[in-house]
Amino acid sequence: FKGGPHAPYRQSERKENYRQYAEKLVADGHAYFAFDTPEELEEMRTRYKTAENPSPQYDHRLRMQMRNSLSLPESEWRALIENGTPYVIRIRMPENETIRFTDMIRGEVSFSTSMSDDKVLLKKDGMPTYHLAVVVDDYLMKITHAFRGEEWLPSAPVHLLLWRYLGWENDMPQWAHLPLILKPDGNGKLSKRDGERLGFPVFAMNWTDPRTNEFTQGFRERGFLPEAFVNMLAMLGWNDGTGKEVFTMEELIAAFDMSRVHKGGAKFDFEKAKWFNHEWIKQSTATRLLPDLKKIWEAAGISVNDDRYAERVIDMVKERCTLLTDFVDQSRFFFEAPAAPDMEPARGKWSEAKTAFFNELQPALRELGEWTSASIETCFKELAAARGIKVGELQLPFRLMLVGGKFGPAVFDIAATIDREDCINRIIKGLKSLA
RNA sequence: GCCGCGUUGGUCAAUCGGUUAAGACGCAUCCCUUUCACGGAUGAAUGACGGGUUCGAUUCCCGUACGCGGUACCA
Repeated sequence: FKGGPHAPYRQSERKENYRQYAEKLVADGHAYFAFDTPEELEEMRTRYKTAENPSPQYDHRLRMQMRNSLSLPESEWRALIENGTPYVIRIRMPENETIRFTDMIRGEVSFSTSMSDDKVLLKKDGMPTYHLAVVVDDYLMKITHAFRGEEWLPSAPVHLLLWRYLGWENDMPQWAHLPLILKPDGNGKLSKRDGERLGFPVFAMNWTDPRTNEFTQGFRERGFLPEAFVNMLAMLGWNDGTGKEVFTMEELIAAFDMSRVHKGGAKFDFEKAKWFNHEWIKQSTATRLLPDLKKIWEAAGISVNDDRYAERVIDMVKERCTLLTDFVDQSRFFFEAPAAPDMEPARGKWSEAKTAFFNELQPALRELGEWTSASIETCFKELAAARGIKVGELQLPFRLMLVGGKFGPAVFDIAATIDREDCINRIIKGLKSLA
């Protein structure tokens, strides 16, 4: 991050900001210093743990039994600070107040402060927790709308109180707690692990965890178009009510309406995600696709030196590609002859007459006037008729020679696209492999 | 346990009190195509449960069940 109207943005560079506000809260009686060690906290949690209350909190019920600037005499806790005893700053949650606020998605939401614990605001190392940081940052950066995941809803009252205690209530952003994306199977919110387990990406782009060096493949590298990814995400938890599903970013911006955002989480469906990508590939122009595909082809060892030719190829095969990476297998034969054409599927019904046909086809093609799909087809069919062989029985072998497999666009289109000499050479090669 | 938020086919979902309960993904069958796809047609499959309110509830209210989230010096 560089520059910007409210820089710096990196939390570590804003460290001193936070302490100042945390201390102001202490001075105003809304927060306090707490000296409890991790061991002491652990001890408290095990001591007060019961069947009815499996997770006791550091709250108004317990804070006076802990070591903090509320429970200790002033001289004592001041001495502790002088000594350099590590401490945190915790918010002092009111005992029994109801916090109400309006969420753009959920409407009126209310919580009782008696349920919330005295959250740590400033950590021992002087860094803020998320609770302090969001409020201070959002205020300083003049944030108008706070959009975040539903998992933050329970801590919203802490944030509301902070806005109030810091005297910024009039500048508070509007809140929106978005529904979560859930695992396709089982329970819980979608995590990176689920992607690894089920074989799909969860991040937009490749990501290597700097701590563990663990690599995770992104949607982009998996072969997703950014347009499709955004489109897919937008439809997970929102729709415009008309049944339309494929949206451009511009259409999304025009159609989006908070009132139609769902409250419940949605399970992620990789099949549907791929469908979106397929739709986008089909509706994208070859020019749009070309730069991305050149990289993919290059990585697969396919050299592309004619952009116009590559664009023709893209238009011919794009409807059968779900992921950008599918273009490798679907178009390789346009750039290089199949290494060793597998003629097996044609071998069963092969005959001398067919060999003769393909031998005769070569000079016929060579003498053909214009090299187009229609002219090749006419030539091919006339020759087949003259030889008394059904065209259908010759098309599969022809495809196998040109493509190397039972897939791809119409055979005569392929023949017309690749070079005339190349086409004839592939016939020769195919015949050899049948011999 | 407690607090909060949810609950329409396998999945994503429309409906804002009256419908044969849309549509999409996936699945199945068929057509097109003597390849693979695209495309077209058809089909199977849905309102968690129990009470209210109402002439009438998928829709409004209350319970129950279930799911999710939170309950950290993580975000």
